[in-house]
Amino acid sequence: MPELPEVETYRTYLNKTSLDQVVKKVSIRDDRVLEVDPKELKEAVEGKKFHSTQRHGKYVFVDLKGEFLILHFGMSGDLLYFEDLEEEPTHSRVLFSFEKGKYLSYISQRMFGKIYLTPSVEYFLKKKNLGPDALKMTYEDFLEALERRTAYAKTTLMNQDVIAGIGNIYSDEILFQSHIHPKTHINTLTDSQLREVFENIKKVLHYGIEKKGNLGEYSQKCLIPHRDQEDNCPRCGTQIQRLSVSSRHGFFCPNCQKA
DNA sequence: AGCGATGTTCGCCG
DNA sequence: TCGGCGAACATCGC
Repeated sequence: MPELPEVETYRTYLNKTSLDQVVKKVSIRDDRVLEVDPKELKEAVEGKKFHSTQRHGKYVFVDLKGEFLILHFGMSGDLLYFEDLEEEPTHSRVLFSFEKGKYLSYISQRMFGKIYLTPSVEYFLKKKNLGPDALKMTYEDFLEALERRTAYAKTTLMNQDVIAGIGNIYSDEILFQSHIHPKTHINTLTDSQLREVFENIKKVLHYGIEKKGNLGEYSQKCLIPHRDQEDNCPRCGTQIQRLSVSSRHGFFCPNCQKA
């Protein structure tokens, strides 16, 4: 279930469970999730350790000293650390077996997730043409990223080339908190609106990380628990509306978020 | 039983 | 050439 807060939660989980242990074996259960040759992946990881991790947008980079293993989770990815092979989850696609006898599964139900290998993080970010990380960017980075952009605000926030890390659900929340209609063109926002969007990106994502991406635990004051046409705006009680933006749907309050 | 899903990519269009 | 849009991708649960 991964946008930036979920991916950051997975990264923390990997850090807590899997660092500094020798990977004895990499078992590829389904090579469709690989964007790297299976043999190359095994050679790169077997006998090595996960030394540290970093995240950019929705990608996790695992430092193998010399190269980086990259985990991306698509729409249905997850990680599970476990002790007994019988506990291996249903949609485990790649299994890392540690020397200690424990395991880490890379799970991908719908196969939209991908595993890569790269010599350098910078090289990979450039190749993917990713914008600045939503949490690490400064206000100047943000303004620079928006230059020459004219698409809808929601589309722009979700565009990983512009800013990396925001997806469908969090873009709705950010625009709700900023009182901006999802179909407002990004280049028509005032300076104070831009400032507000920037602040809300940080607030909403930090809050998401605090909740470990657990959408069920979000405050009722957020739009997220009300992303439903049958529901009402937590601020003004107006019925929430659904709309389609760049072939995916979003929710907004027609009263609080005027066009 | 069909639709839709928290993502990315690619081809088409202006 | 660049930016934007929307379909396509693979699978499963509601």
